[in-house]
Amino acid sequence: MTVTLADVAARAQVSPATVSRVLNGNYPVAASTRERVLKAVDELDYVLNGPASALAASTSDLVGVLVNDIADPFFGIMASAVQSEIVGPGGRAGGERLAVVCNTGGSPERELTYLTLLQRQRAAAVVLTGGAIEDAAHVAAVANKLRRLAEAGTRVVLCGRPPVPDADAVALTFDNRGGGRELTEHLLALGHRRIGYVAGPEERTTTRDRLEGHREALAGAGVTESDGLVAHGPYDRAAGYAATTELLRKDPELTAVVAANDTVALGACAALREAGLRIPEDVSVAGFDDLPFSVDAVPALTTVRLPLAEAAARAGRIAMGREAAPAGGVDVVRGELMVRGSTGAPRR
Amino acid sequence: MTVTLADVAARAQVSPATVSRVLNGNYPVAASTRERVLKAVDELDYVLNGPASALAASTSDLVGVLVNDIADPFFGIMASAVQSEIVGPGGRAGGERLAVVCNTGGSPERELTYLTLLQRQRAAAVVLTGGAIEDAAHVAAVANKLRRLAEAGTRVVLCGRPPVPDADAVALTFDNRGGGRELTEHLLALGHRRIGYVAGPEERTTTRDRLEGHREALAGAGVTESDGLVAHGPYDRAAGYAATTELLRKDPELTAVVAANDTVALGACAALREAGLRIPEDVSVAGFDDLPFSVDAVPALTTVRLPLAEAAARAGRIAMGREAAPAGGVDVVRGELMVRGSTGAPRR
DNA sequence: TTGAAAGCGTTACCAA
DNA sequence: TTGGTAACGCTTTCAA
Repeated sequence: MTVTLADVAARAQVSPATVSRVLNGNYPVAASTRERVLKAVDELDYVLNGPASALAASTSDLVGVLVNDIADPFFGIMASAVQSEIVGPGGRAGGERLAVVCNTGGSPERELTYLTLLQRQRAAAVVLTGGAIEDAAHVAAVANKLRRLAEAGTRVVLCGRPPVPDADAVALTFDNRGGGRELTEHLLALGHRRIGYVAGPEERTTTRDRLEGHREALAGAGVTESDGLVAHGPYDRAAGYAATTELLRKDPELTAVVAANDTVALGACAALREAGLRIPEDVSVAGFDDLPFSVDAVPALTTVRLPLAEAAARAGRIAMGREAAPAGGVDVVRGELMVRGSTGAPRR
Repeated sequence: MTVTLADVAARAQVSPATVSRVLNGNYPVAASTRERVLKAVDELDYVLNGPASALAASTSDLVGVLVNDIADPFFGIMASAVQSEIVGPGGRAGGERLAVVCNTGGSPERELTYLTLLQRQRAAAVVLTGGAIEDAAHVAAVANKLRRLAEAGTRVVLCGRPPVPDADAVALTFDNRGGGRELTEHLLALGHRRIGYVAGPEERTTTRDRLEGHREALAGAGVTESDGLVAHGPYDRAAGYAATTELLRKDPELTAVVAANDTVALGACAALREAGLRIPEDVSVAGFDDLPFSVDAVPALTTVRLPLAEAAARAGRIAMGREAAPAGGVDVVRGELMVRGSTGAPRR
């Protein structure tokens, strides 16, 4: 029925072992033999059996990429960058690895389920992206899973996610706190005092870190007018809309809104517009992250640009063993404040 | 070292066969035995070996999802919807299937490579999304691959992609031509005559179909002022920007721009703004697709809303065998014209 | 309802 | 440089 390696061997008049060696290119094979084998492969239209190969070699061509929300371009960019790094030369059998993008939806259970699934597949590497849940039990469970994965030979890389203690994982983390501080400091320098903050979901590291930066900036400037002007919600557009509406109710006089990420910022803008406020004439909006479309949505946006793609690409290279892990297993990636033309001082 | 099914069997004092049956839940096993086995699984922290399992059963838990650009939310939405349908009850061993999201980047070679990789993995199903390349050789190659996949027991579903002849694949296709026609008819009805068209990449089915609809509408209304006002480019923001700049050069008087998808529309808007034109006061913009953020980016946008998520979810269910295939193997999914408040007649 | 055992298609070790 | 051949860990007939 289906063509097997033995069929190829027979046709090429060599042993199965030789065919395997040709296909994997990891042992010396005479040029003439190789030719013959490849010809047979071609003629029979042979495709290697991945599971059999993975079983025998006890490792697979799969690389898992965990994302919180695949419909959010933030994670799309990261997944894309990781993927572009894991293909190409250096893999087994054809040099191709398959990225398995797993959508956790921000759910701790699904996160663990996917890690188990990847463990089951004997994945070559796993890249976890984005902020982590701060629940102690879950953190311990994840650490445990990652440890087992690493024990089984799976490389583990965290990208934009805090290090996991004792888990033999490499981490590239974003300087969320520093970015949050810069963003608010910028607004304060422009003269804003009533600044609403649309935070992400609670119990999320990114949420907490960015918010801490914001509060740090306010405290540093001795500004108290913005106290309490914080609303939490998921990292999606609807939440940004709802939170901003709530903030406007709390303080109709606010002159600026900081959004914990760009997707949320879009919802915030919609809410402001609907309230009859203009951006940035009436209210300035500042955001976080690196979505290519945010500049179209809000030409006046001030953002902290996170080098998502670059970081994710590095994560991919590290996962593939092509780049050295950072010293101490952790590297902090800094963002860059991007001030667009029209963001200015409060005008009302 | 690693725990195997035999270890579990030993601990539960049953045969490996029984453990397998418990885990797969596809054979009758006495309740007490099952208990004992599950207890052993738990105690040993056993995780099934996917490759071994796939080898023995000659099928895997993997479902491939091919997308043109994972950083484009269009595909993010589809991937997310497919994924949400393939997990849950009905799978093997724990009822979980793993989605493998493959980013082809619109490249025909990568598309074939990924199909081969999925074939190698003995994927349970493959879902191809988005427009297809119209090169005859490539179409034939894909058809051939899909045939082989189907022969090997892989379910093949096309979503938003034209049917492939003789390939034993089920197709859900969007009515791109009808949508394109409606969009332009709407603008014509408002009085627009000089309408620029920002098309997608050439040799792409979606590009051609949508453009055909546009031309049909123009021809139907006997409008010739827009002839030649078409610019091609990739489905990304930069291309939309470049194409619109070019169209403005060709006809500085145009009063409306139709963009072949939303991502492109964002670039078009940026170009218009930069040219000092207001939307929709000076130029109306119409788009295609269903990106949740487009409404924030361009509150005045008129679009044909494609039911992406719904269609993709259906594709997922069909791939899982939970929903019947459409009659004849093909179903046409219609879009819906969404006219936002402020899109109006030409004002210049 | 359970067990024994024959594969499943590769890989990798040991010889030649 | 090549061949022979045990694993690899599970599924699934066939018997009991």
